[in-house]
Amino acid sequence: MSTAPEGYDPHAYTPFAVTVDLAVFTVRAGRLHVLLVERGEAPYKGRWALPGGFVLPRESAEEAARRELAEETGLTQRSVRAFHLEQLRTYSDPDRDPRMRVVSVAYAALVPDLPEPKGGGDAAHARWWETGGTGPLAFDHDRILTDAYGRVGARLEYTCLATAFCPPEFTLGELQRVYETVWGVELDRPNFRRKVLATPGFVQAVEGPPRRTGGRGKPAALYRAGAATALHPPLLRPEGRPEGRTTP
Amino acid sequence: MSTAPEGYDPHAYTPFAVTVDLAVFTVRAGRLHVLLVERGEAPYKGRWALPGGFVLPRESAEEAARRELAEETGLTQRSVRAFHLEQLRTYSDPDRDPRMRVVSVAYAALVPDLPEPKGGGDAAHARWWETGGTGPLAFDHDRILTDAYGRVGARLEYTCLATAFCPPEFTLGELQRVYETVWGVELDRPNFRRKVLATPGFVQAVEGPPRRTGGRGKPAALYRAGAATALHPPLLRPEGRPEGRTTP
DNA sequence: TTAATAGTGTCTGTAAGACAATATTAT
DNA sequence: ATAATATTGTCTTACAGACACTATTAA
Repeated sequence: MSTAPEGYDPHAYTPFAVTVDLAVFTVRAGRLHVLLVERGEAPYKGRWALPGGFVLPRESAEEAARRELAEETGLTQRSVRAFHLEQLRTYSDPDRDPRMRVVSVAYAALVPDLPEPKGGGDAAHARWWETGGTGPLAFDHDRILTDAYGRVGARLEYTCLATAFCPPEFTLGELQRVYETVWGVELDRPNFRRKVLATPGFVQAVEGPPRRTGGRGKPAALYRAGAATALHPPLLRPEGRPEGRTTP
Repeated sequence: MSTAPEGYDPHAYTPFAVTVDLAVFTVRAGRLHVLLVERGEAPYKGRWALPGGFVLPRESAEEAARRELAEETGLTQRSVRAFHLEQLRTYSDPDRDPRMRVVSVAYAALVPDLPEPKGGGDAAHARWWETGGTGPLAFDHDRILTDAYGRVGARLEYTCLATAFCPPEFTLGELQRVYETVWGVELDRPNFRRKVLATPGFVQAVEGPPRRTGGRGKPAALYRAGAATALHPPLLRPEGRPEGRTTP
């Protein structure tokens, strides 16, 4: 064959375009939402797609993803830095873009409830869509979105990532609603509370007696995300659907 | 900036080389081994590296990885098809290759104990190395190998992947040794047995009374990998938990 | 016999599931 | 008062960890 086994012959490679695609998730009004942009050009003109763009000559895919995240949400690079961004996998089917050979590194981002992306240039045609209500997306983005959704659900089981959907200070009820929304199940509140509080470093009680109401009920104590990143033992989602919906 | 938000301008992209790198693991003689190739050219001449190569114009990264796996192990594409191959993540640091911009999609492969890669061209400088005994590798391959090792260990907890290290028919003792080798711990045999057999679809008893000896001891019953792919509930590796005797 | 590996059974502690009961707010 | 949410506590079950004990082979 033409490939050298132990090295790369700089003269024997095929040039590819490399892009990043982002599945930006948020929980809003008890529903999982994803950020999509409307395509203004062929192919797939008028279809919705995951935000993304080319990796620039001197940046890594991670840096490109972070830059795109700031552009599409309309926020500054600085404020976007706190958001959880995680590489999903790379999509490289030769025909995934009809125009040229494009390899795309997909990322999932978990953000708290943000205002509708408004303002200037790039984010002009961006909006939040409820997952499940998205029509067929451009390119292979349905597949990417499905993979991303599955990954987020699985990550909630073994990590403390659910707090990434919450504002800096949150109640245990809000945290529980993250799980219920992403997994599409109902959880027992006392048991959820016990589990979260028994996991060292998952959440951290906010000092003083500040409390906040979620409507009309007893005000809830506030917590911050703790230092822990993994969940031992995991918080497994109830049996029945190991994968949740396969098509979001 | 210069990237279009909803599409890819075919004239505005930077060309990259795209490669695959493989972390091929096997369990041999109670030790975890990884397949490495010795570099014959600069840069990193004489250093060992993960096997890999360019993605060809009309193949996906997955196909390239499968092709490279066959080339490096010296086996046919056909026999390599049964091996577990899993995309890890993509490495895209702008300076990871001093010669040019190379984005590499890393894969982990789990294979049963294979003969030393011998024969012809590409695999001439390939051999199995015990993990931990590898010197500094070429490029960012130490990082990739570390990530791959971590991923494999984690996957054993939540999936039935351990059987991928075993021959088609195996004993529970062999399966247990896979866990002990990868995790670097000792497991209690009765408890391991109970867990594996209680998980539907993990292993499947081989019919008839065929048995095989692992040395001198009671011959063990043989099993095949079952149809299950996930492990519910997971088989968590022992924590670094404090000593605790239950009976004095 | 002893050594080594395979397999069975049992006790116990941990954590999750179910759910009753109480507390504090808005309407 | 009633509805709604927060919080505490209790009972039960599933399952993992520890470990004693038996079974079957080679040397």
